[in-house]
Amino acid sequence: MQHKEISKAVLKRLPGYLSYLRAIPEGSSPYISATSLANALGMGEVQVRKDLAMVSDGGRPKIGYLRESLIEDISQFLGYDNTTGAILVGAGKLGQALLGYSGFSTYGLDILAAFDAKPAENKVEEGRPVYTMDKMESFCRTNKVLMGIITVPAEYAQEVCDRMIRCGIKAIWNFAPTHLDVPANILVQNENMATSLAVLSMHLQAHIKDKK
Amino acid sequence: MQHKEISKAVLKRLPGYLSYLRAIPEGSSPYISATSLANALGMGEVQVRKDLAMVSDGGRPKIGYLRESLIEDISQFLGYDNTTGAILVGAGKLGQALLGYSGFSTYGLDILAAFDAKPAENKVEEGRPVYTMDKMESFCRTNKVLMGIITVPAEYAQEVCDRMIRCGIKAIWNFAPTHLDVPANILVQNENMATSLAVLSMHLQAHIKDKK
DNA sequence: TAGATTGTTAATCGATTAACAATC
DNA sequence: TAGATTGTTAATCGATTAACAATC
Repeated sequence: MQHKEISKAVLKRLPGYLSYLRAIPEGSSPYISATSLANALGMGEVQVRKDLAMVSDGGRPKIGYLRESLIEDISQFLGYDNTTGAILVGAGKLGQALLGYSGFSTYGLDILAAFDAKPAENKVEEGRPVYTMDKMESFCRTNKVLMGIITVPAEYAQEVCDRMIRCGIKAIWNFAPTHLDVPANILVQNENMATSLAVLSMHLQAHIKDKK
Repeated sequence: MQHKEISKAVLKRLPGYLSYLRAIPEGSSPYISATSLANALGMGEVQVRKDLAMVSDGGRPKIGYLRESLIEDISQFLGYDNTTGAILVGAGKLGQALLGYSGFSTYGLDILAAFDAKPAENKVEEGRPVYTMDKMESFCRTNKVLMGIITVPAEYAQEVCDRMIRCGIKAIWNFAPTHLDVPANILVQNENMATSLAVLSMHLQAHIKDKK
């Protein structure tokens, strides 16, 4: 399947389709229509169809899309097929939670090791080694690591980020609630809890106001 | 300050301004211009100015905005001033990480208690009590809880969600990687790790392709 | 054939950016 | 006054939705 240039908006919806498709039980029909997908996820059906058109080579009128191929197409498109090795810096509570989450393999992510300013000797968290920071560069070079996950407090995040970039990392998943300055070729994806909270908080304010 | 109707796009950028403004050291100038804010955060200055116009009652030409009032205006607009009590369901690793994160108070969020299918007797995690699920409804009613945080595995998320709604919860912060079906007046905010991973993964694929 | 569904082309909508006037 | 900055109005851009033709 030849890929078109894809917009970020579409890209962000694809994982939703994928997880829904994966959750459909084995015994069901091997086909699924954009209409039913749209209804299940509370979206417009035209949008779903357009999105799917970006990654699959089409469904069959009156029948729909072959579920299996759709899963394969989206997975492949998102690069979930070839596993990305990542390192994580900051082995606190959140870091450990991420290290321990087994679901990332489904998304082609493998956290190879963690680094921390002060790890206990020979520490292992959730089956992954935790090294001191000075081991980071050699580890990244040896394993050709391209992705870094930042779970340190905000005040250390930029420092860790700069260091990751010096180690050859090209994509950074930032859980620290702060803006990171990076060169143009590096991608920072903020897992921005503050943003989510803003949306939630706003909804509740509106709700409370309505009651008055 | 009289609020206009605000778009979600603007709303999501406000926390970024706020955290940057909060991080500016005490001794600095009490004024900040939209231009400098924009440069610091890598955004367009017109956009920053328009965003700020939504929440503040204006800056002074040639001088900029009074930092203190800007912080106050954004905080108030986002409802960070009056604390929201929330409950958390699923006291696993991720749940514990959230319970232990002290930064939420800055965002006006207070996680009052956690609930879990099988908590240890009289368990307390990170200073918050962890109760069995059957205590949930009475707790929510007594404390008039409007926000729920879901950190259970995907397969239980919908069930927990339905239960929260029966308890009077109006806004749900969902960390489970699954779509939740809710009535129209309930807001679900997905903390969607899969979405972030898709964006990161895509960037790396492009990067690898470039090198070939 | 009729109807459900796909996929495309055109219209609408919303958000961002550009141009410019106002102000200190 | 000149220049930096704000704030507004208009133009552009991109994404969503609507209308419709194609297909099995």
